[in-house]
Amino acid sequence: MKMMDKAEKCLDPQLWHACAGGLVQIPPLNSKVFYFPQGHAEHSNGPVCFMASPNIIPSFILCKLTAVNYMADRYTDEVFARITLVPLKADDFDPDDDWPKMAHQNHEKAAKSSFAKTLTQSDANNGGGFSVPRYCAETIFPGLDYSSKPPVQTIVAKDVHGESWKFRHIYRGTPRRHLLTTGWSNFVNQKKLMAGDSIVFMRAENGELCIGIRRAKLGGFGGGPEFGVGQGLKGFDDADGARKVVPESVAQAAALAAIGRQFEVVYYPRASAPEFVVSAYSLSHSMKVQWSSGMRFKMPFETEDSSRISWFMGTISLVQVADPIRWPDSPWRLLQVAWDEPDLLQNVRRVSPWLVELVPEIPTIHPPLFSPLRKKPRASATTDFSPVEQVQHH
Amino acid sequence: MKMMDKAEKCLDPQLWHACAGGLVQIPPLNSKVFYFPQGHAEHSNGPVCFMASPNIIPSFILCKLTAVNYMADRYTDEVFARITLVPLKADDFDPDDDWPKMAHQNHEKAAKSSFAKTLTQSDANNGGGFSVPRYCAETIFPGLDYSSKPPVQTIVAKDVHGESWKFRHIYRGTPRRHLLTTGWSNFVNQKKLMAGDSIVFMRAENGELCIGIRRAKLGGFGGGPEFGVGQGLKGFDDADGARKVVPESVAQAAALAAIGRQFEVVYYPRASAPEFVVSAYSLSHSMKVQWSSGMRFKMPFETEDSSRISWFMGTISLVQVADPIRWPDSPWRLLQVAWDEPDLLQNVRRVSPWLVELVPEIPTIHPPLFSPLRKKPRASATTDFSPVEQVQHH
DNA sequence: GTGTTGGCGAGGCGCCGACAA
DNA sequence: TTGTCGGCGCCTCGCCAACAC
Repeated sequence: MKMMDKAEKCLDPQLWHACAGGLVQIPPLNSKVFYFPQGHAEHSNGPVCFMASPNIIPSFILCKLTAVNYMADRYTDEVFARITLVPLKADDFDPDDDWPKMAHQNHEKAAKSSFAKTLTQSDANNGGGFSVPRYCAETIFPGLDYSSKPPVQTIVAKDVHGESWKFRHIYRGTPRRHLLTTGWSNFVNQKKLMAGDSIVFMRAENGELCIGIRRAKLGGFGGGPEFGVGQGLKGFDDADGARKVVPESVAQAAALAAIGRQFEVVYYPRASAPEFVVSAYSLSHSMKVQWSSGMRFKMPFETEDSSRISWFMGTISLVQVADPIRWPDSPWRLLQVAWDEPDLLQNVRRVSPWLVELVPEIPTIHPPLFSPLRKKPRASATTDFSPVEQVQHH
Repeated sequence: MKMMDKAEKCLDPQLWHACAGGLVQIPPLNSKVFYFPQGHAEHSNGPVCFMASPNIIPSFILCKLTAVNYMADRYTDEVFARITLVPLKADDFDPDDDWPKMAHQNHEKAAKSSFAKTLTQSDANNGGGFSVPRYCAETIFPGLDYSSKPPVQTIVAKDVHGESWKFRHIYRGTPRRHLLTTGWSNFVNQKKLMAGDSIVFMRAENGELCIGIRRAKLGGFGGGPEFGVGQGLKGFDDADGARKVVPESVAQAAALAAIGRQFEVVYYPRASAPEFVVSAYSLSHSMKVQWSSGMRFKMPFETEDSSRISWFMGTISLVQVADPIRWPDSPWRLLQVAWDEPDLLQNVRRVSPWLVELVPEIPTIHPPLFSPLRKKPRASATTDFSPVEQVQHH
């Protein structure tokens, strides 16, 4: 095994994006990015020992993104990316460079040919059945012969590891509805699914049906440095979550980056921790703004069913370096913010400039006439960063 | 969680030793040891990137062993030790120091009050029962009231995490035998036990019954650098084994050791990889020998049931540094050897001097009149190092 | 003394339509 | 349209003595 780890199979990028969520974008191959050791450390599960003494690790390092492996955790099916970066000289970047084209294809394709559903109690606990929303059955699943009574078929779906799962798909009951019966319970048990987790069905370009998992976010790891830590992944031993990004690998990546050697990082898009590999264009663009307190901004998030993108609104309360001791020149989490709906993101006090978008400064009305969201969204207490997803109840 | 990792509960050292096997000894607290980055790297699951350039990491580093945490993997129950080391100056060790006293207590106590059995097919697969060897039932288990018919009791055993498991212990059948029925099947499933794995029952000093696990060795990780790699842990996804000691933590330990700062290592005694933290006395003692080809030696191993220690015999074929490029002055695996029974340890070509014991040179007789072992032992194809254990069939 | 087998009993898993939101 | 519930059939899990070595 060990030696083979590097040879782990890559995932269909489309399925990867369907599982990661609509707001997750990996910068294109060979594009320029900034690597933030500070953010990498937040992505890890414990205190990082940056050994260099005196500290010679810059707060951000310009790199070329030379490779991306789209992968999935063997236990939890959670998607992650292994990204290879080659440090560049700081003056290799021209802030006026164009935004790199392309990419976003897998992204959009994934959104169109996939469907996500959050498991109900009945889906997860009771007699082993899964209630298939009509839209999913009719647009994602293979066509069902409605002339037989009852209409039944066996559907086969491949998970993120390429393993096939069989389900009996039946259309029955009064009123009629689509159900997965035989096979579903086994899947729930094997994958240790719980009510609140989501599953993603996707039709791949070759016509195969795929099935992915989005674990419910119960905090995840990588909470802001000042806000304590998450609770681990429900249904799995905490140790599992804890091993995802070990502090030593952050220290090694930072050390290699600092001396200009190629290095690799692992990024879990659904870990509620912000991306620490940031498109150079996006960063430099955001730093052209003269950030100051009082500015109004919005931050995108995705609704649970991936059907639309909504926005959190807020006001900048303070522009201040997050860690003046170690990274005095870092834009990481530069903005201290106040949210319009503070109960939803109470753990998020600071965000990085490139995550938000300025909005025209309209004098606030108290109380506001319109909530920016039609339904009052509920976010888990530890939801942290963009992209975030709303936990929405039906 | 994350932050709490360091606070993981420690194990009863006696149970730890019962699970680790009779030949595993951790050097005493505050004793002097040598740390081998080379051996640490073998203990890891992938290629280690020792960053220092040029390479300033010595092949072995004198340290004081300042702390040991006896621990167990949350998933597999496999025992491991987290050892804290503080580098010393090389001249802080006097080769004529006495062998440190004490220790070995947990060791011997564990051997006396514990019993190990390798699971048969029937124990692991069939109708949920476990056949308890009479000796185990009579000396380790609580006393059974034989006057009732049938004699039954509920026994409670704590696993390495302190979790209690209940079993129905019954004495029945013709001929009479001790069995564990209700509760056993659940235990097998939860712990993912398979035929070939061993369980250890131990009576702790406070009278509590404990139950530990020794997974069957199907190679494990850390095979010799030149002999390919193991197959991972049966019944668990390979990723689990692969995460035990990540290369980055080896790199970090070696880097800290090289600059004289305290560091921690994790050691899995049952990983079929040799100890890389070696008692300084033991090492210096072994290096007083003028090793040369042709010398006869023996290496201890433990029989599967832990009841006795046996020896592998062999002849030194060559005395040669294992890695002349990186560690030209290292005694690690200095001895290239030929075994008397080469089929048993065919993967072990090189051993370190402190693992073996010279034996008086008796002219070899071909064919030998006596096998050094009464029964011909069978060892797994990838059994690697001392201490090793013999897979013995009843 | 203990590993393996087949019998057989009971309990829980999983399929179902009836509701209701 | 779809989440939840109670009913109930079946099948697998697990207890057991009979054998075998």
